[in-house]
Amino acid sequence: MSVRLDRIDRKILAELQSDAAQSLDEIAKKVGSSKTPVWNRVRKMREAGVIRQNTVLLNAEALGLEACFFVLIRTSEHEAEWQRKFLQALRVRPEVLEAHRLAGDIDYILKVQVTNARAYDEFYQALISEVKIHNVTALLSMEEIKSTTALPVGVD
Amino acid sequence: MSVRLDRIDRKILAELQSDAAQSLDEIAKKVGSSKTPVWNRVRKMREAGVIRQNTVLLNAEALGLEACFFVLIRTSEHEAEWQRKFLQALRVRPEVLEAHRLAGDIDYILKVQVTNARAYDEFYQALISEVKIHNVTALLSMEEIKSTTALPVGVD
DNA sequence: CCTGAAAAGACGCGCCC
DNA sequence: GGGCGCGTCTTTTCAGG
Repeated sequence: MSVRLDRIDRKILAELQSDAAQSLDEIAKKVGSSKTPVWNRVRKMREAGVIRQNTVLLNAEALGLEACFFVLIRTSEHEAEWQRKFLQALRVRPEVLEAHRLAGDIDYILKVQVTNARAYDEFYQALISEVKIHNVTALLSMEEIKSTTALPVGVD
Repeated sequence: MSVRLDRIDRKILAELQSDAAQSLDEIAKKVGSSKTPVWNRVRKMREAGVIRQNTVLLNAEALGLEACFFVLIRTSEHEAEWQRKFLQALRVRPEVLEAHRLAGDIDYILKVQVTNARAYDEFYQALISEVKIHNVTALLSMEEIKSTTALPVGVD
């Protein structure tokens, strides 16, 4: 599963991350190659799971999702059954964009995107009614300084 | 800039978010329409900025990016010049995937994706040498429970 | 606003170097 | 490994209902 990626592979990934709609010919020209080799590399990287998904990034405000919260969660429960229920609750809710289990005294962090503070409160009430949570801190984003899905591929 | 999106628009967005590589015909069939109208809707939503970007999601581990940190930052500086430098430093660094200015006693949160803890420490040292920061807490992700770029479009 | 067809173009693949 | 070229499918445009 671990693939060796050379400089050209990484350039291709950088191009795809910045605009996945451009044609193979355009990418080929930019990375200094031509269509066939680029196509073969892309196919291999898809098969190897390096490229996971083609998607589209939407404007949250245009969809009325004006509030973004980071939620820090501490729990006293650490049993398997509790965790299963908790994870399931997160996965099911589309407003939860990210959820990570953490090392340290905070157990989980969530990123939650909703229409407004009221919608967040509804989410919060629903969550704590489903699973027991010891302590919750919500951090409200005032300004998105930076937001990218582009991972550093190690080429400039 | 505020666009009205009907049920079909939202279904199209949901489809594009889940797989932007599928053809117009496929999307048309799934949303119960046909090629041309779907294409016109997509074009309008692109022009209106609802659809911001076509991109590709990569596997961070395949790129050797095995460590993800959330960084909570408190600062005592609140002058324009300090902020300008700070924001610039974040924007320039590709390992910073997200940066938000917050309401409350924590001023900023970052999401930082790096190869390992040492790489995080290098990032951290570089950052605090560039701008004065009062207090930093790094939360290390042990497990990505959920990670999606798909915003809830309000259709199931 | 949708249908249908037709032009322009990109993809995917085999074959050659 | 890279380059060429062709058949096929998709995207894009545009007529007309």
